Amino acid sequence: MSRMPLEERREALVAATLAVVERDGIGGATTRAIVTEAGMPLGALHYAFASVDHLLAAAIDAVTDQERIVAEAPLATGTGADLTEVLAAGVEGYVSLLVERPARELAYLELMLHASRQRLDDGPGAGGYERSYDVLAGLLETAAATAGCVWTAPPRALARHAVAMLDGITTTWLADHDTEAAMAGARFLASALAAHATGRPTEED
Amino acid sequence: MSRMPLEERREALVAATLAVVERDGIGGATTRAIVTEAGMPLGALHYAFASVDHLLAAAIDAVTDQERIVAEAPLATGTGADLTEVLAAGVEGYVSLLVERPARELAYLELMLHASRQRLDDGPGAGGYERSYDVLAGLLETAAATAGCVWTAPPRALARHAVAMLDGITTTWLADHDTEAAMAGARFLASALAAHATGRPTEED
DNA sequence: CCTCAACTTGGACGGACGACCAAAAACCTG
DNA sequence: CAGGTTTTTGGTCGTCCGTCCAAGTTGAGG
Repeated sequence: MSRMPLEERREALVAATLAVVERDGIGGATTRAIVTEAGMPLGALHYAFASVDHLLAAAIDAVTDQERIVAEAPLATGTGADLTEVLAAGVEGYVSLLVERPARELAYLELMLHASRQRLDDGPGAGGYERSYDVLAGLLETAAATAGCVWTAPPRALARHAVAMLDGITTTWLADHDTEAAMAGARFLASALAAHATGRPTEED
Repeated sequence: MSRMPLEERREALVAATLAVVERDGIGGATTRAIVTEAGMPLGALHYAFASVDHLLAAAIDAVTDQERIVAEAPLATGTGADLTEVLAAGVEGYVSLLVERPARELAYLELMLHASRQRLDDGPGAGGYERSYDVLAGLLETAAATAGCVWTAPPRALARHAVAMLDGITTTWLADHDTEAAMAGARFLASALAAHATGRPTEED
């Protein structure tokens, strides 16, 4: 293998690990499978990481650091945009992503649970979903602005609830592949969130 | 080992499997760990099941068949029971269960994801959460009756959303161990559900 | 008591695993 | 080019895995 900075090699191994977990599940994430995926010789893994567990941990960090919930470009700011519809469109966008590439979401959940098990008896553990909460809180603010509404509850708290429901929509869809029901769940979440915002401010004038 | 009917032996192995997964995760569910947990010799497993995968599948079926969401005894039917509070109490009861025995919920999720991965490319697969939906739908009916309300959406659909949110509350709590936030999620779910019922019928007279 | 089928048991086999390491190669400094 | 350090490589070790199987044990029917 060509010479390569250590950090870059680590990132390549992390990327290969994510690909392997997406394809074969966390049980298939073995040293040999990972280095094969990365096109590296066997010894490369233990030169960059102390053990596979360390690599797994780095892969989990990479997932949590990255912005899981990719925002669909906010809907065109139609003049009379309804908050519930704006939110529903966003969540339904996530469901479309899930249906299109379920193995990716499945891999994320497997990694999350793997990390959760190690933390079972320890302290709370380094913030797991924190980044998702931040991203989603930002989206909520944007959505409210688009619809001309104001949140009556802390967006950050609402974001946590939204992340939870998104996770649940994912696990249930993975179990039964019922896309229509998942979309209904998206609308349920949207209206539940909208209940914590003022209606159109114009109604209050 | 004492003589034992085949079916009873299968059930004992399934129970041992669930115990092992709860303690060591799905990765620790090996033939030897399972038979040791069950107090059986090594060969017993392959006499009762064709392979460990078949045993795993049986364990998953056992989980889905059993009523995951144990209903807290419905709140005393106070005269002026508020639907949101009745629901919140129930969901908070589940959160208490989760906090008290997180490894159990973690094991269930691991098994569910394991089954989901095998079904990724197949058809929808045998109903996974169906039983949970049924149980929860029944609880919703009971809660509405207690509070003297009527659902304005199909309880079965609401049950699915509730199961999803419960799953999400579980995964997020497992990630950050934030019990207070999980309780807030419980109340969020309760009020979101209550929004799909008529207020107290007395108000509509 | 004998027979036979059902059941039980633990050893054995081939394979895959994580980890380690000695040698080879590449690179940098003088 | 020579010497020394870092990086790369693939072979090897001990362990554990799932599965198989050939014996051993049990208990009911004749």
